Amino acid sequence: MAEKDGGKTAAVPHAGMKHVPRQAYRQPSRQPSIKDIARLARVSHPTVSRALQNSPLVNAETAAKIRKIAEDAGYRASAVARGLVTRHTRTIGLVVTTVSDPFASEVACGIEEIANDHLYAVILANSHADPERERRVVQELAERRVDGIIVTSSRVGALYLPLLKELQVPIVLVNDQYPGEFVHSVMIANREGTRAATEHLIGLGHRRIAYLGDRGGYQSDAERLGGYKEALAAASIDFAPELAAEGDGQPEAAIAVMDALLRLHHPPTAVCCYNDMSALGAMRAIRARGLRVPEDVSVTGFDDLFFAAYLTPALTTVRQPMRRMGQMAMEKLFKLMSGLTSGQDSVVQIKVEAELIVRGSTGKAQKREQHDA
Amino acid sequence: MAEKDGGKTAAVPHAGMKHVPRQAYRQPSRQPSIKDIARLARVSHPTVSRALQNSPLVNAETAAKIRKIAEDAGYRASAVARGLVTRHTRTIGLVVTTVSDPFASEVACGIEEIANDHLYAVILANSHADPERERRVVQELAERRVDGIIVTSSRVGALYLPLLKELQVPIVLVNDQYPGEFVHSVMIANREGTRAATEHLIGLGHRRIAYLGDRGGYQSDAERLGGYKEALAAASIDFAPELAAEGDGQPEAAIAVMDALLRLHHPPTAVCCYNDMSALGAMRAIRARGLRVPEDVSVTGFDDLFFAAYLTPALTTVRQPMRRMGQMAMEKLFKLMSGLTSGQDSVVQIKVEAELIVRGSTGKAQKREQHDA
DNA sequence: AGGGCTATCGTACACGTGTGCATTCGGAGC
DNA sequence: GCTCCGAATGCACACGTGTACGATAGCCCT
Repeated sequence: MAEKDGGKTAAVPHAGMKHVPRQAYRQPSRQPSIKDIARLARVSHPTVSRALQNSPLVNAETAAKIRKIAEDAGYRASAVARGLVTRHTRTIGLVVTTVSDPFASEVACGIEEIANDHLYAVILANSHADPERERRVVQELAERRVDGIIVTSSRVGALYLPLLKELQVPIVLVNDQYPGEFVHSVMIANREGTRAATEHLIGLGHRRIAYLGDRGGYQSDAERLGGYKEALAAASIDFAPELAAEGDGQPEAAIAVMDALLRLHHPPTAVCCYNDMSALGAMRAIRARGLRVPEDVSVTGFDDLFFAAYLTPALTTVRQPMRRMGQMAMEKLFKLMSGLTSGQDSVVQIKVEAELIVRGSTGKAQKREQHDA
Repeated sequence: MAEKDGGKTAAVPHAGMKHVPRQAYRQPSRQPSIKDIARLARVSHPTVSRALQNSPLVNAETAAKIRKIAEDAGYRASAVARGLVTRHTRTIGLVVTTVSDPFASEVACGIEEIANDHLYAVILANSHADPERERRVVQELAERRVDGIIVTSSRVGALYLPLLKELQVPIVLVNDQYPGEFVHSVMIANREGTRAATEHLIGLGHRRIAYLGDRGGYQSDAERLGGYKEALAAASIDFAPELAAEGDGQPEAAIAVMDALLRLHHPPTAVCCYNDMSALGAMRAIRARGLRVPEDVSVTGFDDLFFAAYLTPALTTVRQPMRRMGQMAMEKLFKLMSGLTSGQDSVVQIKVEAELIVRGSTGKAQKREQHDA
């Protein structure tokens, strides 16, 4: 019924119906389009479009009728078609080294939360810390016409300077600001964080304090090492190069590195780790040599991942509000996407405060070690 | 130059150029389209389209020339426009409770890996274990015309039966198969897993063994509890209802629940936890009461999250190959998307073997406890 | 009565790409 | 020389939605 009458009264765009029985038997149950709804409602498709957008240009009753029909037909607007004409997809790209990294997944969670509130979708892309792959996934995101991109913990921050111009897409970096550049970023106060951790250790009487870093070449590692050195200098403790070792940010590598540190003629009584994952390995290596945490060696981490509070002893660490940082990055990206794209008016780099959380993995230095230094 | 000549020789679709100075000054540096390349190469845009697809229909030299020009112009095909005409977006939706959950992020990692290999993008959506929100994000994914959907650890598996028909999109569930239905899924052998863990505890002489579950209402919890009971029955140990407690799969709740178990007149000497996160809390509660793991109470987990091996003592647990399960789910989804959508020919439910990993958190039952039972 | 305004709706595009079909051209075969 | 065929290319659509503009009808005002 609706079909027959509709065909008569509604608009018939392909007026020159020559011979083709087009759509006579279309593929089984295609998703209904705006035109299908228009036919059912005996109006033109622009009217349907407007009705579904709650435009004041359509009669209220007509709009209600159309919405009812669309509802019944199970109509779902195609974001693809809409994106084509509106030139924005309500989609952002998120590039992480790997989501299985707890830090990245927490940040991702914060990002997704805010994005979802604004009906934006998040496309997830892992770079696996491979610059080549990172470049590829960003190109891929560009093809998909994402409205913005967030990158966390990239080693190739410099990559984004040219890309920013080429892609014409706002980009926000998390924990990877490229020094002195105008790329927007959200980052933790690395220097202040490890400085606080190191000062805490010094306050407990430690003098031989090691730094267990990440050889990945991240800027955050350089900054955290810097904070460590600052604290030493402030306490007039000489920086001992043999106490600055490098892992890869994962527990396994940290075990080997920590073990080597403990084998030194003059081993450290405390270790300040680049992150919690490294601290995990460090604690294990300490115990493997029959030593105790914190009685023999104190340990600090960085991040305050969820498990830090549940270790025995619980880990003293520098907290990063990871989820909040994700939210902030997303909020910043929204501002950039809202048109004030120049960014000259808004803060380019947001520095988030780091908070030292003292738990059980740090304790007073043994007396013999104290007068030893 | 190119502009003038191009305008003359190339196709001019808007032949009826009346008065509008359309595109005279278009918005600053729009992304070049296939038509822009066509103008530059003095060919029609279909030829450009074919050339970029390496179609044999275009002359090799012409194709090479076109590709060169496209390259130089920084041309990037619009996946949006392509998706509109080809009716598939090379995009899949991934619904998780939250990515910050280590289990989910590992699975996501496996999924992304395989998807990326096939140049598919993954849209991430968190349901936060809220059925209403879950329903909403799935609708959202449908609007975006994803080619497939993967859902992990949903409590509302039943939701997907009608949705499957309504959305016309293949769906794969991970660890949430709905019993007796034809929804495709990848799941771990829950029953066999906890059964092995419980048998291990029994083998160590334990008789008072608690089960610390998840009241979330997941099917996996029911199955794991079932495995636990099976093992007890096989050893002729009566199931004690007061030893079956329920947390929420997170450490914090597990602390309270474990504490209550230890306060029982007849406390357990071992606890079989629903997952590693619960085990984390359980171990903490045990220590908080001045007891030791495993000397006083043995603990087992489920999942084998990355930190399990780094706890002290290291956690005995049932390993789930999480990343592999993500890969399998994605591979299955690819099969479904390849057209053999009926699924009658392929295995509907894939059951992955669980492996017991024995570490330090489980030990022999104390003698007094042994003859106590 | 006529003009103008408003509310409402339809027409004609546009977005960027893919593809069936027609067209052109050159060469081969008779 | 004509036909036939294949290679190469252009034309005309289609995908589903949004929007500027024009058209119509009803109303008010002079």
